[in-house]
Amino acid sequence: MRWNDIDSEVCSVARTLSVVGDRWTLLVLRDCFLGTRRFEEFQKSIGMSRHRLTDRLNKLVENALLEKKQYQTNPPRSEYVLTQKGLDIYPVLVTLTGWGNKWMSDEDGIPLEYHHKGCDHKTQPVLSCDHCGEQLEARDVYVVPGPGIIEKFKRGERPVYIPKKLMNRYSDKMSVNLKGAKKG
Amino acid sequence: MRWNDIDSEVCSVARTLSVVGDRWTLLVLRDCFLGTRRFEEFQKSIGMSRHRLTDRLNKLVENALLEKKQYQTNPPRSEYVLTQKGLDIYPVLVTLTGWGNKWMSDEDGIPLEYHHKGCDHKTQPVLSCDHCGEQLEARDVYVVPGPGIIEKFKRGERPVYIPKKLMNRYSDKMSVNLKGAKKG
DNA sequence: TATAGTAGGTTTCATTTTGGAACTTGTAAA
DNA sequence: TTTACAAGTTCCAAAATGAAACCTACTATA
Repeated sequence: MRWNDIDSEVCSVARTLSVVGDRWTLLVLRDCFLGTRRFEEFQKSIGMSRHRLTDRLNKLVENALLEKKQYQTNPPRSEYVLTQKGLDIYPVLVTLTGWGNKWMSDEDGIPLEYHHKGCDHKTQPVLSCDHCGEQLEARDVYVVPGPGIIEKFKRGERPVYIPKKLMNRYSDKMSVNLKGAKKG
Repeated sequence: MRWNDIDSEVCSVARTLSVVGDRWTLLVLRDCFLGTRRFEEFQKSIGMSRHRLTDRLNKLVENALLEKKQYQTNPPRSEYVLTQKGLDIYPVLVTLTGWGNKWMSDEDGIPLEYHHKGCDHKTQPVLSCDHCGEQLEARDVYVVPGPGIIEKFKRGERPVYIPKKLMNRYSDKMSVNLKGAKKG
């Protein structure tokens, strides 16, 4: 498969990666959350080639995670600022940071600490259930087919990455005959 | 900068990306969390070239996110299973999924739904403060230098990606003179 | 007036990485 | 005897990348 085809996968991970799953893109976004807005700042901070940086910034603008705003006309100069769509990537960066803090820190300790404005306390952001508020780990959660998959199965499309085990377990609920033709 | 040098950045995002920030690696891990363990399964599910898959699985084993376990000796056949280090990547996949669900879904709806075993409810995992439990968004949090940066500043090392604004704000607390020589 | 610096790129080109397809090895099943 | 399966490896053309140089339009300095 070509990387460019990945956004048509029926998978929210794959689709997200089609936008941010690139070597440098997430570092650009990291910088955005630290307040960086200008080309030269990104370039010095990240150390990536200007060539690639141009390309990545353009793609982030195309994909509407950043907005390009002219702050001066002659010569024209622009800044890149996060949109809501871009701001919503924050949890991804936070969880990447959390893993890095735990598994990749050196003897000095963690590079940056988070502080929660609300309770005015140092915080380590964790995943929790939006229904009961309890903290979540991998083992606390299971996955069930959602409409994005069920509807496609009803039309006879079979997203290939979904393990058969998983689909078999839910074929009743879905009123879908997994063997071949569609039911009802 | 070369991608291979990125793990020596003083940044938990960069260091994490040095392990999982690759086009295909996170899709391999996605499959792991859905129960996939064998080479052929990964390859069919992801559709990446066998060549790359071999390489990515090896790197995940080298980096100890996966363990390679022989399940048969003749001919030798192995499975790849998540270690604790690998299991800890789960929040990253969950947040990637969350963003994709919100911003990249098609008309059918979201592909997969999460279910919380604890409260037996459909859940959308959210980030929350591990101190007060409140939900967190980008604006609710700010960042302060941690020991991993402070100690390096004291030794005269200056991680380049940290905006000067940020360091200036904390130079007092850190007893570090940002202009040149070290204090105290 | 000449020179250097700043900001935001673009161009060029050699090197690296990738995707695809074919091939390998050992075994079991039809 | 042929086919299939599983887990790779090999080869090669095509695509992506990194580094360095260049461009344009100002502004500041000597």
